[in-house]
Parts: sequence; C-alpha cells; structure tokens
Amino acid sequence: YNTIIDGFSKQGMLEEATSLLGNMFKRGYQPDIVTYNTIIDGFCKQGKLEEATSLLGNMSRRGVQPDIVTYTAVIDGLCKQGRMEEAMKLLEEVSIMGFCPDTVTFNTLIDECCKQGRFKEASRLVEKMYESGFRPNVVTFNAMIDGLCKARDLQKAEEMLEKMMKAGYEPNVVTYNVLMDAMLKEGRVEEAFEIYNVLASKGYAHNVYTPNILLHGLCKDGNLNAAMEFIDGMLAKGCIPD
RNA sequence: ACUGCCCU
Repeated sequence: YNTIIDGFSKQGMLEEATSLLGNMFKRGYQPDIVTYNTIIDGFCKQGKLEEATSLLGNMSRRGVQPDIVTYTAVIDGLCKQGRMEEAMKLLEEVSIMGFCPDTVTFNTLIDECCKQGRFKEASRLVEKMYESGFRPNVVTFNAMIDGLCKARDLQKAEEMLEKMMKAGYEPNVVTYNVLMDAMLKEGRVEEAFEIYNVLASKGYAHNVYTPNILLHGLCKDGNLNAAMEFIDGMLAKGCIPD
C-alpha cells in the first residue's frame, strides 16, 4: 500500500491516495507512519496545507505519532509558499515538542532563505544545524550556491563552491546543473559547455534537468542552431527528449 | 523505489 500511495501522491493524485488509505482501514490494515507521511507530503507539495495538517491531527488520534519527517514535509510546504516566518516558527515548536530537526529539516529552510536572498539567515541556520549535532551536506551547499547564482553574486557562489570542495564534499549533478544554468544566464555559453563536458565525462551523471537547462539557455541566447545541434546529438545517443 | 531537503 505504501508504495502505491507514494506513487499516487507524487503524481498529485491525492484523491486516489486517500481513497487507498480508506481501503486499508476497510481491509483491516493499519496505516503506519510512512503511509501518513507520504500523503501529508503529497498534500504539502500541492500547497494543500489544511488537508495536510488535518491528516496530521487524524494520525495522532489514531495512535500514530508524527515524527520529524512529518514536520519537515509541512515545513517544506510552508517554505514553498514563501511562508518563511511560519516555517521558522514551526521549527521552534517541533524542537520544543522534543523532535530533533536534522540536516534535511534545516536544508529545507536554508533553501527557502537562499531563494529569498536572505543569506545571513541561511548561515545562521547552518550554525544552528551544527549546534544541533548535524552537519551540512551537498544539498546544503547546492542550495546556497544556487541562491547566490540567482542573486547574481557569482563571486560568492564560487567561494561557496570552493568552501564545499575544501571541506571534502564532492559536487554532484545538481551542483553542475546550478553552475551551468548560472553561466548560461550570464551569456557565458562556452563555460556552460565546459561544465557540461565535465558532467558528461563522468558518464553516469546526467539527469533530466541537464539537457533542459542547456537548451533553455541556448534558446534564450538566440543560439537556435546550437540548440538544434544539441538535440540531434542527444537523439543520436539514444536520449529521448521529455 | 516504503515517507521529508537542492537544479530546467
């Protein structure tokens, strides 16, 4: 059930997900923490925070206590709606309630801070993460680098990248995508391709964002021939455009 | 592929 419910939730098909939840009860199965967390996250990703919190209330009443994953999903929902203050307040509340916000929880908030250009607050959250006994990971750095790039502070973005590598973290495909996107937005097409080549040389690394970022950038740049050429190259390699 | 964070 959990796997299928997750499938529906990730497709935004929450009616189907909740109806499966109902089926579970009918057939005498007890939904567990994962079942509830999956649906709550689905609601949050749809921006339906009322539904999410109401299910959160139901699960407690049915004897399944929410955990930090539950609350992180809700915090992310608030963040994605730009409701930072409420998200921060919820962070405080769950800490007081005895839950232990972890790297993912902090990353959620850090990402939204960076998207809003609130880099001071982001750094404060990193501090707080350390104080709580957790360390940043590549996602933390990617969120910061992306925020700095989008704020067009490439200087600081580079510094953050160096800091990340000096600290022993390997850039991943998202790091490269972020940097490629930044280069393209600056019109630095050559450098974008250099990054792409590094990525391609790692063989496995591409994700769906990678070619799309390049194509967007090339088209925005008016470089339609290069875009067409790139698509042809993809097709020749057997990549299917989405 | 049992649930939460970063990139078009």
